[in-house]
Amino acid sequence: MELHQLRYFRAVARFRSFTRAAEHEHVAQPSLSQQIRKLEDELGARLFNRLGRRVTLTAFGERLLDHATRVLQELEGARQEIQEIQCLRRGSVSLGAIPTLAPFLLPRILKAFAESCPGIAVKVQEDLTASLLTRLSEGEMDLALLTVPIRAGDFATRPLMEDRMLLAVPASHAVWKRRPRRVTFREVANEPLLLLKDGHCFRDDVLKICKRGRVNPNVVFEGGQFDTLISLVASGAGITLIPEMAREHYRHSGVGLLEFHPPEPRRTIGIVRAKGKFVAPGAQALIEVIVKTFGPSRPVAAENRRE
Amino acid sequence: MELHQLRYFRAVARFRSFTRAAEHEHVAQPSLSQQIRKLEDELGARLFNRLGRRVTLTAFGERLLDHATRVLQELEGARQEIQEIQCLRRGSVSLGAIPTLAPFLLPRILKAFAESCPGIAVKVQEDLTASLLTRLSEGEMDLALLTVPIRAGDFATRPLMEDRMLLAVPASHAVWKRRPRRVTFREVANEPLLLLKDGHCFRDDVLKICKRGRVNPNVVFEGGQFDTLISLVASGAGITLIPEMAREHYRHSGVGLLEFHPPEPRRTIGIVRAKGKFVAPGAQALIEVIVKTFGPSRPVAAENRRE
DNA sequence: TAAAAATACTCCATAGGTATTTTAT
DNA sequence: ATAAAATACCTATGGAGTATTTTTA
Repeated sequence: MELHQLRYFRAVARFRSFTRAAEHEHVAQPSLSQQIRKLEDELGARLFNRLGRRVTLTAFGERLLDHATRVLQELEGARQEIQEIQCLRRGSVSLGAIPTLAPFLLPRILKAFAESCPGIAVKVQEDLTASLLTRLSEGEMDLALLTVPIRAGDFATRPLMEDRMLLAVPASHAVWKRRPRRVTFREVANEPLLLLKDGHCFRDDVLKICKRGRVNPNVVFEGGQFDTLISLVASGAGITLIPEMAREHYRHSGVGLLEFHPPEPRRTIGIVRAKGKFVAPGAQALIEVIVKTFGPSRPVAAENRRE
Repeated sequence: MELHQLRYFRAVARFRSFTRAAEHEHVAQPSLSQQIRKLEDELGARLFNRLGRRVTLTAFGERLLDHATRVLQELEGARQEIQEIQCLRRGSVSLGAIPTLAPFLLPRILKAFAESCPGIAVKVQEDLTASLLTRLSEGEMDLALLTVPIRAGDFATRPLMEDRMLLAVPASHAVWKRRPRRVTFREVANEPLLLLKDGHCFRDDVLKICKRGRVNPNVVFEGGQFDTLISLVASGAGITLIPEMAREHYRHSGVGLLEFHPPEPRRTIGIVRAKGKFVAPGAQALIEVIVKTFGPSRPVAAENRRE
């Protein structure tokens, strides 16, 4: 029982004629006859009554027609859905993002993507870099927004934007009251520092700066999210660093946010995917939307100011 | 998209391994890999993430798996039903019968067949010989119970039993009161005769007897069913002939039923089917049940007496 | 290095084609 | 006489096989 046999069978049943069925199926009539015969032989029963000029279904044929119709319809449904996925009318993409950028970038990305590809569902997973990389290479995830470059593994990276670090201090802090609000890293290097927990790459970035400046940081708190750090800073517990993309987010949180002079190293945000793997159409579309939204030509800082 | 490709695809999805899938499908691993690749090429997307030792479905693959599963299940359902039909556990037969035997034979046939093949539905159609023969040759009907032989057309006939004619007279009639109840055809040949309408072969049989006896029948009524004729006979309107198989049926109807001496020609009842056409398993089974019930070795008269 | 998938190639079964015959109206 | 299906025969596509290489855990 092969698909073409079922197609031919359905056509003969529809047209009640081998000749017309053959035309419809774009095969020669003897080829079609042969396949019907073969099907009948395999099933061990006649499917059609050959009445010279007329052809009718046997009772047996009618039973098979039921099933054949459903098989072919289901197949048609599959083709349809595939078509829709290819045309970006349907589908799904899974996108990962690290916690230190997710709250600041995802809303705009999801909004823009929902507008350009309303039929494609985005499954977002917020997690630490290591976990996201594992999922990428295991094919469980299509794309991830991470701090690049990635040290190990086979990943394709598309840099998106530079993201400077801002100093967050209590509103009562001296550097916040002074004019102009200029501060160097060394100036605050020994103050009580609030840090993200181990595993956050942003934490590593901060520690790297300390190391480069030969500073032994005075870590008084380790937390899982900026919200906590900012609250503690506001209450005067110490200082912390946050990404510039979070500036708007914490503008009215009661802490002072300052750029360093000279500017400290930035992190680079990029779209990461498993190298060598097929990029699904939906994932490709999402990449394009993200690049268009945060592309290198329009740095995020500028974006944020405009809003 | 071919069925074997869908089968292979499903197997790989199940086992998460090309090698084990190939074993399960009884093909060489490269052949299976090739077919998966071909399917992916046709669909324009990867179905699996090849992670060296591990294989996982892509989102795309998961969408296809849904459809593939249903296609294959539907196909399995078709195979199952076909199997059941071949094994006489399911199916249908259509059986035709002329009105002059249907009421007397069908009840026992249907009862016996329902016992031996409870899963097979019998569709009975009562009609005149000509109409039944048309349906047989057009494949709309599998079998018919008719008076044989059939004059024209390509039909296979299986004689079942001889069926004599009985004379039906009013209970007040002289031949019914006399002892012994012996009557010759000539003796009643000129009495008012009640006949079935044109088209009933039983009518033709009766007229044939008249012709052979060089009798010009005195037809005073033509009706569509024996019931009417018998009622009229009972009321003294005339005489009629009925088949012996109807004797029990009309035993208590108030008419006298006599055999002729010497016996007049009998009709022969047979199972008729379109010659050259495939005999469905259900039809074959029905033939066997009918033959066993009314076979030549056990004439119907004897059967009736036993009941 | 061992296990799994991909690649390279060979072969043959068969779907499909053309030409023709048979059959039924 | 004609239209339709069956039959006969041929061709070539592609499914399946074996041998081998590549890859990764």
